[in-house]
Amino acid sequence: MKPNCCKNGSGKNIKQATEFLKIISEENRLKILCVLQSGEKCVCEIWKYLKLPQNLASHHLKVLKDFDLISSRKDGLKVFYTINRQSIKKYAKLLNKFLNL
Amino acid sequence: MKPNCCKNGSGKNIKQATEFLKIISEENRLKILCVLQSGEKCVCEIWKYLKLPQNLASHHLKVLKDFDLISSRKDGLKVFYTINRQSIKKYAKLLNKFLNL
DNA sequence: TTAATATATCAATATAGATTGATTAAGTTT
DNA sequence: AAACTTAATCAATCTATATTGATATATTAA
Repeated sequence: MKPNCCKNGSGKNIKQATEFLKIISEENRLKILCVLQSGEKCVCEIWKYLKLPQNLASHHLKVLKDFDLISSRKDGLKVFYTINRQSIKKYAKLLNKFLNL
Repeated sequence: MKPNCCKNGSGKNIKQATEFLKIISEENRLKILCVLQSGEKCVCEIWKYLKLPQNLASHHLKVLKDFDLISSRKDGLKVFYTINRQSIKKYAKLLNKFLNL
């Protein structure tokens, strides 16, 4: 009677999915991803637009980057971030499996 | 230069999306939704299958129900829960908008 | 070299939420 | 009615993480 979505070795996948969800369930981080949809932005654009203290924006960017949802490139003083679409799609697909979307 | 996903009145939508994500980003809750994919289950089936203490399962079920992701019906001693597909789809759609899935 | 700007890091605090244990409530069986 | 089963609730604790303030690092400009 085990539901097949949770059968066999899907424990690891569930954990992966929830880790992804935890990361994007923070309002500022979801906004950052949202802002990056329209192309790469430097940190100062991001924190000014989101009205966050600089260090807080930097922190959330790090969280997103550590999970490989965004990438960065340095240009002079500035650091530009871009979204990693394929990574996000990967997790969305995983989630799909569990929620039958 | 405002990215259109965050323009005008989308603040409320972002909040709605993150609330949804917070709820399903808890491993036990995602598992519950997963288990309910295969049809309605009573609480005792759920906590035994997920290997949770009864009160903890009950707690997570309440969180899911309060957010209208599941519904319940009482039958004698037992309470049966079912998934609310349209509700979940609604939030998935919302998320879609922000993440460009 | 000094000053200014952009970003990152670190320690401390605050807060939200998961878990546990004990209890209550409701329905069922004997 | 008494005993039992299923589920919900409540208070207490534990844990994770968001936020803040201060500081450090790197790059550019004067």
